[in-house]
This record gives sequence, C-alpha cells and structure tokens, in this order.
Amino acid sequence: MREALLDHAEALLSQHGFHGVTVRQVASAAHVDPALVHYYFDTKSKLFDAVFLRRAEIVNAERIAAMETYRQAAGSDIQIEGCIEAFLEPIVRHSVQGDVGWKNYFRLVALVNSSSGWGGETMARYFDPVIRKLVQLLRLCMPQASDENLFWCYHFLSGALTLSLSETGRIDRLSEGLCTSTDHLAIYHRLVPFAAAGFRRVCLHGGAPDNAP
Amino acid sequence: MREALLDHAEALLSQHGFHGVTVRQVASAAHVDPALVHYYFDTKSKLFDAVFLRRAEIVNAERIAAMETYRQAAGSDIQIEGCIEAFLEPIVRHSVQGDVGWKNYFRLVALVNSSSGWGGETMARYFDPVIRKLVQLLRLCMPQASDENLFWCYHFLSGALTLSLSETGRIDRLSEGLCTSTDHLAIYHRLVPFAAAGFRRVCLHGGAPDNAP
DNA sequence: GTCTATAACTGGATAGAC
DNA sequence: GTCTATCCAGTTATAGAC
Repeated sequence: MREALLDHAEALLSQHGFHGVTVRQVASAAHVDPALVHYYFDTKSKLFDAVFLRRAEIVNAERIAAMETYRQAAGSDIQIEGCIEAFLEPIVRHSVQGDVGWKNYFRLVALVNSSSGWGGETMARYFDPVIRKLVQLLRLCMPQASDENLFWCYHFLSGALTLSLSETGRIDRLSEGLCTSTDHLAIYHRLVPFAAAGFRRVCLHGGAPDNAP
Repeated sequence: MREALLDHAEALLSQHGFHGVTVRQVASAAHVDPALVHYYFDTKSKLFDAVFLRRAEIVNAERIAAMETYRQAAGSDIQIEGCIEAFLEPIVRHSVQGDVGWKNYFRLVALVNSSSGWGGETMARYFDPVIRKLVQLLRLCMPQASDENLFWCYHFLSGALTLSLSETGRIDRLSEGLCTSTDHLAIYHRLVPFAAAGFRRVCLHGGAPDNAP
C-alpha cells in the first residue's frame, strides 16, 4: 500500500509539481482514503521527500558504481566520453527499459532541478555526491582544466539532461514528429558526444573553435 | 497599476510556479485588493498568460532581428558560433543589465520549459517561431546536417540555457562559491563555445570524437 | 490498518457599494 | 477604478470508530 501510494504520488507530482497535486488526488488515484496518506507519511511534504528519496538512493549507487568501474577499466586512458557515459548510463537504462515509474521519477527530478525556490537545495541534498564524483573523474582526463570551467560545463550537461528527461513533448512538436521526447536512446547517443565536445572545447581549448587557425 | 500587478505576479510565479502562488499573494505584494486582480485580468490563468506574453513579444522580436542582422553581416561565411550568439545575445543583455524584472521572467520561462504537463504547449505557443528561425540559420552553415540532429542539439542548448536562467543557486553550492548562478556573462562566454562544439560534433561528424583517427 | 466525520482554514471568484 | 463583504468549493490535517 505504501509503495502504491508512492507510485501514484510520483506520477502526479512529476506532472503538476508539489503545489499542483493534492493529498486527495493521490489517495483517489491509489483508491484509498486520504487519511491513509497521513497515516503513512504524516504530512504532504514528507510524502514528497519519500518519493524523491526512494529512487535517488538506487540510481546514485548505480552511478557511483558505473563511474568507478569505468575508471578502473580505462586505467590511464580515461576519456571524457567514457566519464559522461558512465554518469548517464544508469539513468538511460531505467528509462529505456520502459519502466513508467522511473520515467515519472526522472520527470520529477527535472522539474525540481529548475525550480528556483527550493529546487537548488533539494537537488544538492540528494545528488551532489554523485556530481562531485563525476567532476573528479573528468579532472583526471583534463588536468589542465580550471574548476570554474568544469563546473559550468557540468551545469550545461545537467540542463540538457534534465530537459530531456522531462519529456515535455516540445521537441516532437518543434520537429513535426521527426524527434520523440520519450526516445531516450536517441538522446543518449547524441548527448554524450554533444557534451563531450563541449567540455573539450571549453575546458581544453579555452573556448576557441576546434577549426581555429 | 496593471503593470505593477504584472511585475509582482512575475516575481512570485517565477519562484513558486502557477500553483504555488495565490491571487491574494500577488495583490498583497502590490498593496492592492485581491478583487483588482480579477478586475484587470479576469482569472488567475489569464494573469499568468499576460505575464508570459508581455516580455515574450519583446525578446522574440529582438532575437529575430539579431539573427537577421548576423545573417546579413556574415554573408556566405556563416558560423555556428555567430548563430548561437545572435540567438542568445538579447536574453543575456537584459539579464546582464541587472533588470530584476527580466531576470524573474527568464526564471519563469525556465520553469515552464521543464514542466511536463502544460509546459511544452505553452512554450511552443510563444517561442517556436524564433527557434525555427535559429534552426533555419544553422542549416545554412551545416547543410549536411540531418534535421533530427539539428533539433536534438537545439534541445540540448535549450536545456543548458534554461537551467542557467533559472538561477537555482545550485552551481554556487556545488562549486563552493567559485561559480555564481547569477553571473550570466560567465554563462554566455562558455555556453556559446560549448554548444557550438556540440553542434559541430553531432551534426557534422556524426558523433565521432574530434580527435578520432 | 482502514475509514467516517469534521475541524480549521484557504482558494478563486463575484456582487455591489462608493 | 477601487474596496467591502461574502459565497462556496476545496485544502491539510486530526480525532476517533471499527
């Protein structure tokens, strides 16, 4: 029952945000009484935290493991592409497997990530350790890079990723059906080289074009 | 009065989203009666639309003009960097001038852009013409590029841009003060080369690394 | 654990005085 | 144009029966 409530809360919150969903709606979606929500989670706010935490722990562990595995496999030949792949792979895998729960969760993360009020703090609380690990790994293949450039480039990657995960249907309309918001494999195969090229350009060549004289 | 209401609504909506702000809060912030909000804008929903539309018209016209100017100045030597610069310049200019109204507005746009429910439709309604113009311009310097790749790369640029505009304070914390969310000039000087390199890699080299054999 | 009932409050919206 | 007063639907949350 607790899990079912989390599932429905996750789906609704990811579409309408914290203030756009009522406890009654969550209860109704799970076909239970609203009072049960308070029984299990006390307050609406704690329900939100529970939703956010549940999958964060799982995906964070997977990402840490994927990056560690790559670091050891690559030895001294660490590539930017490999770091970003390891960072993204667990997310994409869950999405591509078609698990609707995971898709809802990633939409929620995307929404929180661009909420200026409490978004920054919430994201930091749950995800900063993983990101520090990525930056640390990227420093290994770009020892010349300044921390400032590394953090900004990560920031751009984060924005590109979270917009993709939010599946707003925007690109579908824009491309008149040529691209599909939910096609996370298409995203993965383009975002890795896109971001890697961006990192390389900004962090290694100081912003000068690759084809500069 | 109408303008004052729009200003306060803009500030509040950009921080808490549509459902996180009440008509009463907007009225209170502007030191007027709640009934006045309904007098001027009829419904809360129409107030939101008015906020969104007000600056969209201005910035869209500026972006169209900037891209047209660049196209004519560049002649047959159109560069990816130049296209992206023209696309971003009006936004960055308003932000850098320190106008708090514009900053609030861009935060609101960022929030809407990653709202899965109505976000996609709302953004499309207001901003698609400008984006089509950018893609059209980019096609001129990358005639080999597939539309699919062009749209996906724009999508990544859009995500990186809107996360930056949302000023969540996330990068400040992450970088321990080295980078500042509100430093839109730092963003501009890095996002242009970052995105240009990404476009070049994905659209021209099909995802293969620049340093590939 | 689950539900009924209800408290205590806040939301958007409107009618009508001035 | 602006404010008072108010309607009423909907909100979180709780006390207590079963």
